Formats: sequence, structure tokens, C-alpha cells
Amino acid sequence: MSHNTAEINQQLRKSGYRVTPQRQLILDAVCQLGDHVTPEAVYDHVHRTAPTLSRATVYRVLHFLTEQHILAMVYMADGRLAYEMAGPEPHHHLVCRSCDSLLELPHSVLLSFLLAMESQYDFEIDVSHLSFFGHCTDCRSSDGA
Amino acid sequence: MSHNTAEINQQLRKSGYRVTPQRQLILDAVCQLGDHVTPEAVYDHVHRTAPTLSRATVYRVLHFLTEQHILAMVYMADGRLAYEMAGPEPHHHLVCRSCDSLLELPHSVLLSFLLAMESQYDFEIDVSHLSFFGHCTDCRSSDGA
DNA sequence: CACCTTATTGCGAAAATTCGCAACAAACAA
DNA sequence: TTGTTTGTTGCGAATTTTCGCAATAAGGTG
Repeated sequence: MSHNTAEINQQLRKSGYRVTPQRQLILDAVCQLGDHVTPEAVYDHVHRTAPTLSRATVYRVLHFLTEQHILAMVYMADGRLAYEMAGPEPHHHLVCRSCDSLLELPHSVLLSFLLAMESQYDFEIDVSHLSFFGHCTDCRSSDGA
Repeated sequence: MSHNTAEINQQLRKSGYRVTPQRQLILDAVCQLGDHVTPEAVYDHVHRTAPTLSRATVYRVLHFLTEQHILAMVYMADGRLAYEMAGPEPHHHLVCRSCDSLLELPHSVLLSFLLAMESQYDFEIDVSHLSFFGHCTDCRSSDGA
């Protein structure tokens, strides 16, 4: 997954935020490390090229980029938090609690449900990313969990 | 919300676990403190009657009781984790990111979606509790968020 | 009731995450 | 390019959550 640096930078500046080397490094790191990147993994990666970049900044920037919808938060099976690039089209995950495998869920399969919520409860669900936990085919057939 | 102590104790013992005063105190605390109880709130509450009960035990027991489906984990709007009693019928929440209000969502409205996942992906979603974040009627009309 | 087995706890240390504040440096204007 | 504003960072401390391990005690058995 790559990202359009120029466009993102524009978006940030237009909103009154700043484009800093730290933010760029952290965004690049998430990009390169793929799906489900933990803060610690980002820190390790970034720390090599920028040894003074602090852990606090990693956490703050990840949080910030999520608010800007540039990253998306992902809950992992162990309950910990990770991040990944937020594509233009949200996608979601079915996470197997037994084998930790991931199934990608296209946004479309959720649409009707989300629309129903909106009309029945007048509540607009904000879904940059959802994780549903459970058990996949393999784990269910191999073990009566 | 109250709980059937005898039944829960039976369930635990039958599975080879033990009923300890710590577990009972913590469960009572969640019960009394209501929805969305944080580990710290549990610790504070329990610590009054059992000063030696450690924080580690609070975390471990909350986690344990969740695995046993006696409690349910709840993600709050700020991303932190809380707990509440898991009723026989799961219920879910629509959490407003602006005003932190909660709308209860009966399990039934999710049923068709869950069944679809099961048939389309052969994945059994484990839903003791789900939180969906977004914006409620009031916050959407009062502010163009 | 005394005795095992082993699940559970408490403690202190480690790890993970957040906070407060002074120093720094983007972005912009002149 | 220089100066000004104020959004950001780094640091160290505080807080939250997890871990490892020896000591404890719940639940069964005779």
C-alpha cells in the first residue's frame, strides 16, 4: 500500500495542521509495514532513521492521523490496538480468535445494515474500519469450539 | 443489574475453575457500578473492602470473566476498555463521539447481518457485545460534523 | 477433617500508553 | 530572507496494563 504524499500534505495544511518530518516518517512506516501495524513496530522502524523521535510522538501521530482519516484503527484478536492505511473505500475484517487469520470484508456487505441503523435510529455510524471477532471455517471444523 | 451467584459459581466450578472471594467481589462491583465500568473504577470500589486485592488481579479477573461470557468488554468513545454484565441476550451500543451518549441496540437488528456473514464467509461471529461509533441525531443537527 | 493438586493471588518489576511543559520549527506574511 | 505565530516535538514523569514467580487457598478425595 502506498500513499499520495502530496495530496495528504495538502489536506493537512489546508486544515491548519503542519507537515513535519516525524509525521511523514511515521506514515511511511505504517505504509511499508502493512496491515495491523502496532505502535511499537512503528517506533522500532522509525527509530532507526530518526533516533530522537520519541515514543510519545509515535502515539500522538498515530492518533492524529487516525482523526484525519488517513489511518484507521484496528483492534486485534488480543484486544490490542494497531493501525493501517485508510483506503478511500473502507474495508473490514473478520478476525479468527483461534488462528488469528484475517478475512477482508468489503464495505458493501455492511451497507444495508448501516443504512438500516441510520433510518431506524437516526444515528450515523462512522466506520473507517470495523473488526468482527469469531471463528473461521477451519478452526470450527477442526475443533468443537 | 444483578446476577445469579449460585448459577455462575456452578458454571465456573464445572469448567474446572475456582470461585474465589476476589472474583466474587469484582463481579459484584461491576454489577453495582453499572454499564461501562473501567478497571480502575472496579479497583477503587473493591479496594475499600479488600485492601490487599491487587490491580493485577482486577485486570486478570475482568479478562477471565469475559472469556467465560459472564462479563462483556465494551470499547468506549475514547478508545479505552470497560466492562459490563453480559446478559443472556447480547445487546450492543451506538456510541456518539460528540456527546458520549449511548443508544442500546437489540441483538435482533444484527441477526440478519450475522447470518449473512455465516453463510457467505462461513465465519461465525462471536458477539457478546459490539460498539458502533458515530454521531447521534442531536449532535448532527446542532453541528455540521 | 486432613491432605493433595493445581488454579489463583499478590507483589514488585517491566512494558505500554498518556500527560505537562518548555524548546522547537512549520507555515505564512512582509 | 527574516520575523512572528502557534502547532508539534522531546523529555521525563505519571498512569495504565501486563508479566513472572513464589506463596496461597479452593475443591476434590479418602
